[in-house]
Formats: sequence, structure tokens, C-alpha cells
Amino acid sequence: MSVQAHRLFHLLADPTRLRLTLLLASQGRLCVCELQHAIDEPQPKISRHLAAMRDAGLVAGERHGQWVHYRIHPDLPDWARAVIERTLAGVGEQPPFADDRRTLADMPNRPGAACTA
Amino acid sequence: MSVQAHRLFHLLADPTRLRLTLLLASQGRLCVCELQHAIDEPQPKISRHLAAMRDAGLVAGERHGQWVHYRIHPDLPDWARAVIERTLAGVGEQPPFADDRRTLADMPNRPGAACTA
DNA sequence: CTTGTATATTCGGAAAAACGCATATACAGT
DNA sequence: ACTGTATATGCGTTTTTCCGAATATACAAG
Repeated sequence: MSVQAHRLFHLLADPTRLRLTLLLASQGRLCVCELQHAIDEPQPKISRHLAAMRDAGLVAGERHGQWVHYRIHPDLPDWARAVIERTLAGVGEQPPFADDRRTLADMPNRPGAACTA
Repeated sequence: MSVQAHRLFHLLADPTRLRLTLLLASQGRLCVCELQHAIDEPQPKISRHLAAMRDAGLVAGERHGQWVHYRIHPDLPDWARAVIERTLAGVGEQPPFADDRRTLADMPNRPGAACTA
């Protein structure tokens, strides 16, 4: 389970995966449709990146009805979590990361409450 | 000059480049032959990786006589430096990183003093 | 100016990553 | 059962990355 350092960095090296990661780090838990709306990329692209992140242990996904909720994996080692947090603090206000959060906040019909039910 | 986040992570995603980076982060400044001895990889391989790191602004190299000294780039943004330091603290005692430092310490004819001259 | 050591680069091939597009699966509502 | 929405996967292609081997450059010393 212990993520090798270079594997973690490989995941964070792709722009789409980095946006997903920082979005999850800042928002806690999101379903795929929220992620998709926020970063505005084709759904298969997002899904396959999430699968890679899940397989490596970076994120965890839970099904809730028709939605799948993703979050940063709770068992991620401290150093890895710290790296993500520090990155968020360092570049989170720059594009495209800040815009992603804004786009997410403006999402209509946000399934938020429905998912957790 | 400002390193984009995903570019930094791309550099750290390669095992050889990560070893070089953590070695430099822990040792301050090293010439190529020291790096080569420590991580025991072919010289062109190391040189090409260092070139990529230099082109991206992750490290800086200075010529001193026949040696070229590399170090973590002094103008690296705080968040990036913190990411590297946190990674070193988190995985620096694991292989291969700990061994790299040990191998470097045991290097004979270490040019250390000669370089700075 | 030749030799030796240190470092960098070019080139071609092999392996991996990322993509678009289509399709498949999962679940909810009617 | 059928429809709609949410999510995942298979496939073929294009792009990127990494490497080894050879070669080139820079500098020091004799």
C-alpha cells in the first residue's frame, strides 16, 4: 500500500490529475460529476485518471447510489498528504486551480446532499 | 522561470531524478562525478537528467574548473522547496535514498575541496 | 599539442502514457 | 422491461519519455 515517492509524483505530474487531486484536497469529497463539471474535461478522461489514482492508493472511492464519491485516501502517508497540502497552499490561488473551485461552486443541481443520503 | 506545479512533479516522477534531487537537497552542492558515484548509473544518463532539471529551473549548475557543481535552484519557490524537504523527511531513510547518501560518504578521492578552489 | 578526466549532446529505437471514441456496466425512476 | 443518468473500460492511435551507445566539448596537466 505504501505509495512509492516517484509513483506519487508521477500521478501529480499530469495536469488533469493534479487538478483533481487539489480539488479533492480542498473540498474533501466529491463525486465524479462534480469533478467533471469543475475541470471541464471529457468524462472518460476523468474516469480513467481517477482509476489510476485509485489503483495507486492516492484516492479512495465509495459508491453511494448512482454516484461514486472520491476523496484523498485516508491512509495516505503523512509526508504524501503534506506534499499535497503544501502544493495546494502554494499554487492553489493560481489558474487553473482557483478557477476549478469557482466553477465547482457555481455548479447547478449540485448533487452534494443527494449523494450522502 | 516560475516552475509550474505539474512540471516539478514530472521531474520528481523519475526514480533517477528523484534520487538526484533528494541527494542535492540533503547535501547542498555536489559535482556530477559525486552524483554519479552515489547513485551508480551511467554518466550520460545522469547528465541528461541533470540537464532536464536545469532547463526546468529545479537545479542550478556552476562550472568550477573541470567540475560542474549542482544544487537545488536558489530561486525555487517556497512551496516547491517545501515539497522537496518534506519528501526527504518522509522517505529519506528508505532505500534507495539512504544508501545513496552512504555510498556518497564512502566515495574515495572525493573532489569536494578541489572543486570549491 | 597530446593525453586524461569531467561533463554534455546527438541519434535511433523501445517502452510507456495519454488520448478520442465507442461501448459497457451500475443504479434509479417509471 | 425501458429510459435516463452516472461511471467505467476496451481499443487503436498518437505522443512522450527513457535509454544505450557513440561522440562531442571543456578544461587541466605535462
